[in-house]
Amino acid sequence: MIFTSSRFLPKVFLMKDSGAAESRPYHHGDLSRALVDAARRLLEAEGPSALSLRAVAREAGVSPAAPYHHFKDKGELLDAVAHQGWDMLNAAMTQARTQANLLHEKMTALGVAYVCFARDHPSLYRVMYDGSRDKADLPSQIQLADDSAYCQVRDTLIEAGADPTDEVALELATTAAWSAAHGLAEMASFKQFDHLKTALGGEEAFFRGVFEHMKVFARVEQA
Amino acid sequence: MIFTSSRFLPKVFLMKDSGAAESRPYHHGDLSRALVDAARRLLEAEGPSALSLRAVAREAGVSPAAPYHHFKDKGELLDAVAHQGWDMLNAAMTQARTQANLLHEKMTALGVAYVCFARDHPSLYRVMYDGSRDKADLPSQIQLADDSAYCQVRDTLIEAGADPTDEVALELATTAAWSAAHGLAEMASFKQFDHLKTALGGEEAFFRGVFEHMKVFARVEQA
DNA sequence: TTTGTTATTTGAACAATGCTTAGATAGCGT
DNA sequence: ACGCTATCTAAGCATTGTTCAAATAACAAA
Repeated sequence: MIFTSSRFLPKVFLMKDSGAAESRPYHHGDLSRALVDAARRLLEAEGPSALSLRAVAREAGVSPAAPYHHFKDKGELLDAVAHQGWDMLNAAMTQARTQANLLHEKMTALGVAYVCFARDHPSLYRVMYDGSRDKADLPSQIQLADDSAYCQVRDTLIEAGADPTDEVALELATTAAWSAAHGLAEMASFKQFDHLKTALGGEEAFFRGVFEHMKVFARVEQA
Repeated sequence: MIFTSSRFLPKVFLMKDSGAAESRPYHHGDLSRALVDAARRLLEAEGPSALSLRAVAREAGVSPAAPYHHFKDKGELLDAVAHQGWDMLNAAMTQARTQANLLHEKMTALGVAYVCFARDHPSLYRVMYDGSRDKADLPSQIQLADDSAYCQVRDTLIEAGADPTDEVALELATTAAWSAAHGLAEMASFKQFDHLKTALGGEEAFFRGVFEHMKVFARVEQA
């Protein structure tokens, strides 16, 4: 086994850039994953507009046609990237829920965590929704998984006193919370709000302030 | 003037498709406008993904290079399209505000009108925000014009009892309303809400229901 | 009417993209 | 050692955004 010729080892074990000696079953070894990683890297470095299939292939060190053996088309690659994003969002929301301890602020804390995630991963957040919107279909992780962000919100609402038996009201409330958070997430990066952020002493204070004013749709007394 | 040869008339007056005899100063005559119209037409017929500069030029009947004498690049054309969109949205909000007469429902009525606009012009709505997001800058029409949708919302809040002197709170509340409406506008088209819409007897009832649950971020009593 | 200047439009070209196809190569079971 | 299949590459196609030189139309001045 000393003078092992390359003839008897997968080429991948001889590649200079391979790094860790993971299981590399085929030519490149887990190219799917490498492509998604490359896409994520490109996304953070250059933004969504630079995310072409060819650029991803280039970043992963393969030919432009290679990805087509792992993803039907560009959309499917982006779906895989988005999938990671939703997982990350679910995790962030779970953490936020356990950390917030004042009940009357738990919903706001969840909302702030959501908006912070979007702020910290703006390109990823965009890919997550672009893929869903084109199909008019949110990923199944959102509604099915027990630890999904959606369930975190719903369960928090129940904790805060919502009637668990009124299915419709509960879904409406969860949708309201989700819409509010998503809306603010998309608005928050506009320059127009810079002065409000400084006036309130920070971005998160601004987020909190906006959430606390969501009651504007409540009924008011007739004049 | 009877046997006027084409030599003495701008070609545009002889074009079969010219239709109304407007002022047609140059070769094509107001190609800027024609291009924006063509883009709007394409947008409604084929959706945002079909909106290429070349397709717009094709639709307008000019060469692929022609638009570049009226718009710096594709983005500037889309900005012009978005501009029309914001004008339409402002108009829709103005109308909604005058039509709603029950004070305690005015904010909800405004929100529903906003979401209905997004539902009725989904591609246009997308172009409106895509252009803004890339520049992190909402169009000036939103904040500066006196009849802007933003001002409609802010003034309605004052009507409903908001303190006009507390500038920060007023802006926070307006932002909250806007974020909620935008968020719902983007969520409303997901299949996942179909059963809620039918359960509530219609799309607009669903919108109203969501807005009325925006109070979920209000403080609750500690357990 | 002629002339010259400028605004507008075209045609051809370039690089980049998503995707397909045919062919090469590597891995693996027999 | 053989063959099958998964994987990858090379080359090509149609389309896109954009630029540039050349053609044309409008218009103002002579």
